[in-house]
Amino acid sequence: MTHSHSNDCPGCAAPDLAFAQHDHGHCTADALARADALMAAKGARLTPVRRRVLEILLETHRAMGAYDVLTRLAAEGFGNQPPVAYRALDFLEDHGLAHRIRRLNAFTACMHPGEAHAPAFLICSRCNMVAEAPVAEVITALEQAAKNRGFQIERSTLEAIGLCPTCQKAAA
Amino acid sequence: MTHSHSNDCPGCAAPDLAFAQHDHGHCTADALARADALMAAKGARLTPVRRRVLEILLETHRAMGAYDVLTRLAAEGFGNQPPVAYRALDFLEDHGLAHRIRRLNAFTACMHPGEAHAPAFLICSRCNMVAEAPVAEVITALEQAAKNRGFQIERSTLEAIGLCPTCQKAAA
DNA sequence: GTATGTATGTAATAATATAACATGTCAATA
DNA sequence: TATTGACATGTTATATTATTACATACATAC
Repeated sequence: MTHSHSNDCPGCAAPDLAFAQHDHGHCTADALARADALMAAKGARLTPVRRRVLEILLETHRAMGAYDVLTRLAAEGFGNQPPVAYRALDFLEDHGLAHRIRRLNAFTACMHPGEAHAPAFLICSRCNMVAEAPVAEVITALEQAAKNRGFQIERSTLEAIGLCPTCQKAAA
Repeated sequence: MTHSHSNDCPGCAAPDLAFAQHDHGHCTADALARADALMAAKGARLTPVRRRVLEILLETHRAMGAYDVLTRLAAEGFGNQPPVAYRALDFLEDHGLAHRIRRLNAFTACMHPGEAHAPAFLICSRCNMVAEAPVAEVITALEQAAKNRGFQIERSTLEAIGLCPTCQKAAA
């Protein structure tokens, strides 16, 4: 899927690079528009709760726990029991609009929904920013390594902890 | 670290290949012996609880939850509160004798303690077996990809879900 | 407008993990 | 050998994350 706006938006030029300075409002609006289009195309329903959860995740490039999301939802008049959040988050994950970060027991909006992608997540241990890096070749290599021992991968999770560029400077 | 017994033990020839048939008693005894040696060399104390937890993990190539381990410990007269299990598991992980499998919220014994290694975990979705595959090149590639965007990786987690050789046959 | 599938709300509880503090063990050494 | 200090274990309590089960509401197709 391609989108039509100008190419000088850092968020869209490098949507996987949460660390870069970018027009986040644009980055958010764009992701939402693409989500709407994708769901319409699939015939899946991006209902109010689901859409709102996606918006909440899109507010930041940090990962959010299900209960943080739930608190926000409850404050806005949606249900206030855990399944309300988990169901919406699961839906978003199933449809490629969000990712679960296992290391953090948390969730983050997908930065390029609709594109086939095999992301790794780069998690800054200092500022908690999460960036989604496209690492198709890395995953292919992993699949090959598995295949060599007869194991067939269905889905893989790559998550790395470290320091983002900004925090590296701050640490020095 | 190298060890001296004969080379015809599949478990030792391919310690990362939990799926292969092997003399598991040997595989276990060997891992324990290496753990003892390593801890002695480091001056770290492989106390009774810790050693017992390692033995328990070594009984199987599946991952075990902290509470499963705890149940076993309690039955053997150790403390029966969660910290007893978590502390031992954390110790083993810190010293490279066990790994945490985030996808499963569970733990598994390290199959080649003492060797510098950057493993990926291959988790069979059907039989729950967990194999530790050495994928140094894959991790190097991941680190390089991160570095290209200015991110410096400290530790990375690679976990893959799929079907082990046996379960592929069973499914066919 | 009724039936059917899907989505949401709610209550209850399960599963995983940690904080805080008390007690015990062990080895070095005054 | 008595003392100390560091580390390890035990225990209580609680926090955090996630699911099961069931009731209600909503949307769509017929």
